[in-house]
Amino acid sequence: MLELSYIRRSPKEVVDRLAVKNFDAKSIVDEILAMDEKRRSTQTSLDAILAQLNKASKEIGELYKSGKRAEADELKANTGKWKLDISVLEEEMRTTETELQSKAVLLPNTPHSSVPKGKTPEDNEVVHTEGAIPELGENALPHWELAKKYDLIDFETGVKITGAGFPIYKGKGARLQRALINFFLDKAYEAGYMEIEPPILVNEDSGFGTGQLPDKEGQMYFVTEDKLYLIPTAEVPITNIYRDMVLDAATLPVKNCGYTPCFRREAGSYGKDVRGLNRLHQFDKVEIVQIRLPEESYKTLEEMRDYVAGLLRSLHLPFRILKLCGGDMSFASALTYDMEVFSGAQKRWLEVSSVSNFETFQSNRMKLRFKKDKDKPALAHTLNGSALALPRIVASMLENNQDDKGIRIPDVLVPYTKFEYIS
RNA sequence: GGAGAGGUGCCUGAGUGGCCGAAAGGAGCAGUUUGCUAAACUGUCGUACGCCCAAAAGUGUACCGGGGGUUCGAAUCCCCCCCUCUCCGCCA
Repeated sequence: MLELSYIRRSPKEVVDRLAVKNFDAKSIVDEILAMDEKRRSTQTSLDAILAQLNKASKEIGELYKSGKRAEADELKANTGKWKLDISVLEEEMRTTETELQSKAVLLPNTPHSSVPKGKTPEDNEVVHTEGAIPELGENALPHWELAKKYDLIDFETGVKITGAGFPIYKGKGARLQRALINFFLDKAYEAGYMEIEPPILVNEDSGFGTGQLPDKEGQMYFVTEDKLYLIPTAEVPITNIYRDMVLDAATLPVKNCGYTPCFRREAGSYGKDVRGLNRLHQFDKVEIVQIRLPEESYKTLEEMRDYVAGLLRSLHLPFRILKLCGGDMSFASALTYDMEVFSGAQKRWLEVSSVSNFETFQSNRMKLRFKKDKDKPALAHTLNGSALALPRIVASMLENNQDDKGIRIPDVLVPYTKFEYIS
C-alpha cells in the first residue's frame, strides 16, 4: 500500500509513475485525496466535541464530589446532544476511513524510475546473459521424458493421490530435490542469511501484509475450517514475522532465508506452460528476504540479484537476467529482476527466480518500521527473491546435462546427492 | 475437544468507575560523581491521527488483546470474539 502522505504530497507523480505499470490511477487518486480531506475535517470536528465532553465530564465529577448536584445535572443535560453528534461523526469517520482504505489498497506500488515502459513480457529488458546455450542432439528429450526414463518423477501417480501439478519425486529424483534444497540453504547461510523454518499455513493478516490479499485471493489454497491460507511462497511467513514491529535500526539489516514447499492454484493455466515441471501446484523453493534502511535498499537489490546469479553460475546453467517492464511487474514491487534459465530440450527460457524491492509497500501494510536513535519510527524497506525455485532448475538441469546414457550432476551438488550421474 | 486462570507501556508488574497515558521496579538514553570495571544519584524514556507551525515547541483526540454496550465519565462494569497458560482427553 502506498503511503498516504506520499499520495497527498505528490499526487501527480503517483499517477505518472503508475502509468508505467499501465495503471490509470487518476480517478482513484482523486477519490483518495477527497476522502482524505473529508477524513481530516471530520476528525477536527469530532475531536472538538470529544474535548468538550471530556471537559464537562471532569467538571461533573468535581461538582458531584463537592455536593453540587443541581449544577452537575444541569451540565449533564447538554451531553445528550453532544453524544448524538459524536455518534454521527464517528460513523462518518468510520465509513470514510474504510472507503479510504479500500481505495488505497487498489493502487499498485509505484515503479522505480528505471523501470522500462511496456505491456508484455516481450518488453522486459535483458540486462545480462551468461553461459552457453547447450547444443543438444536430435534425440534430446524434454525433462518429463527424462524423468520417466530414469524413474525420477512420477506425474501420473501424483494425479492419482492428489491431482495434476502434484508430482512425486522418487529415488534419485527425490534425493536431487533434497540436495538442491540443502545446497541453496548452505549458500544462503554463507552469504549471511539466517535460516528460518516457518509455518506453511498463514492467516489473513499475513496474506494482507505481503500483498497477496486481497489482490490474489484466488491464487492461494484456503483452508476454510480454520481460515488459513497455504503459502504461495516463504516470503509471506518470513516477512510477516516482522509485522507490527518497530525494529531498532541497529538490528538492521535483517537477512533471512528459508525453505518451504509453495502452493499455487494456478487457475487458468494450460498447454506447454504446465507440461512436466514447468508449472506446478506444489513446488519447493528457498527464499531470501531482507529488511533494510530505505537508503540502502537498491544497493541491496543489486546484491541479491548478483547472489542469485552466482547460484545459477555455480550450477553451470545458462541464464539471463531481465529487468521487468512496468506491465509485467507484480502489484507490490517497485523494481523486479527475473532470472531465467535456458531449458535445452524445450528450447525456451524458464523463470526460476524473481528478486524484488518493495520499498515501503509491504511495510506500510504490515506496519513494519525501524527507529533510529531519537527519530520517529519510519517504514523499513522489504526485499525478497527466490534462491531458488526448484522445479525449473531441475527441468533445465535434466535437459541440458543429458547424454545418451544418462544425466550428469553438477559438481557442486555431488557432495549433496552423493552420486554424480543418473542413468 | 472439556474445565479453570489470564491478556496493562521495551520487560516485570500495580491499578475494580472520575485524581490513570496509566504506580513501582528493571532495561535503554542523557548527565553528575568515582582511578578502571562496577555502583550510586538526577533527569529522560509510547504510538497514531488532527490542529498550529518553515521547523521545533505547543495543543486536541484515540489507544491498557479485538469489537460492541452501559455511563456525564470505563484499563476498571456488561456482551461477543481472538489469543496465551495450567489440568484432563486425544495424538506425531
